Amino acid sequence: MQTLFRLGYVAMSVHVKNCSPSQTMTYSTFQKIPDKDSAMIRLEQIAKSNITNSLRLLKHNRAHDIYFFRLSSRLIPLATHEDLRDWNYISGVKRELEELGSYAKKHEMRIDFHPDHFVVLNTPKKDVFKQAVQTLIYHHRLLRGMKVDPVHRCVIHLGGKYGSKEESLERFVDNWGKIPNAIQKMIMLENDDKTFHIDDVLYVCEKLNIPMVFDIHHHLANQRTKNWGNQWNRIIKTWSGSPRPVKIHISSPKSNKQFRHHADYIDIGQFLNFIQQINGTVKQVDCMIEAKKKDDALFRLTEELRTNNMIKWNNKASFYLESV
DNA sequence: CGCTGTCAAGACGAA
DNA sequence: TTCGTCTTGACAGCG
Repeated sequence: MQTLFRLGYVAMSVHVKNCSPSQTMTYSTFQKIPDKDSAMIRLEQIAKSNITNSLRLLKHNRAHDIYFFRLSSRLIPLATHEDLRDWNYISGVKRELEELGSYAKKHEMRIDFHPDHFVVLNTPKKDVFKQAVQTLIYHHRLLRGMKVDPVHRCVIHLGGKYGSKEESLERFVDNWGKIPNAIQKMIMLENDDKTFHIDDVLYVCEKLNIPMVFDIHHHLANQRTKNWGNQWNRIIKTWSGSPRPVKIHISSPKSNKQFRHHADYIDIGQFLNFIQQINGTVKQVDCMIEAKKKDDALFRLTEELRTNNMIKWNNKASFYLESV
């Protein structure tokens, strides 16, 4: 079996200027605006700009054969703020969302989300859990607004340790039962760099039938000495019931001292070593490049890969790896 | 215009 | 129990 490797990147471009998809308004600024109607209009303007800028980014991606992209989770500022609970934050940006979604569908692009680490489903605090669910519902509404199938489009982590890792793992399982089925179907789980390593995430993913996103950098930060090769077959099995291809996260450590931080670019040696190990195990692997230099890191990686004669290009940003 | 401080969020360890 | 730190990109305000 030949494996198609497809490259993608995160949320924003360093090449396309004046194209932020994450412009925002803080709550303290919002409160300082005396006229609430004009404050709401301003919020909607920012949201429209963020969404149309995301569409511009998809067009930029298409020009470079990039069909895999993580949208910013900050498209609509203050959407999940509890003092704005009554605000129908979707209705004002319906047209923009539909346009974004239809462009992605038309060009068969994989788009997804990865909310900040504040979405913690295994928290023992009721209000934190409630807020996490609200944020997930927000992502679900965005996807429905785009008229994109929400299944397996939102990556989150297992959450905090709270003293006992075992209990916190089980609390995730318990809390999972408390969230709506439609939200469950949207979620994928990723190993983190401090607490929950591959085995923990696999345990939960297999138990609850959730696809697992493997993050090689997190694995090295968390379990530097342990080989992940044995678990890879289990990881790809978690995707067997998914309409989407296997997805992984790739980033390189900034330095030994700041190991957990993302470097500007991707280390080509590490990348090649990684894809060689998984080549031939599955039909397609989508590789999310998580580097400070965003799309420029993707471009540099493809430039470096071009000098390698084992790479057979499918297009400018996807390829096969010839086995030796 | 560019720099510094602040904003959001939740976890977590120190005091 | 409270506070500072971590993390991130962007805003706000200062000189």
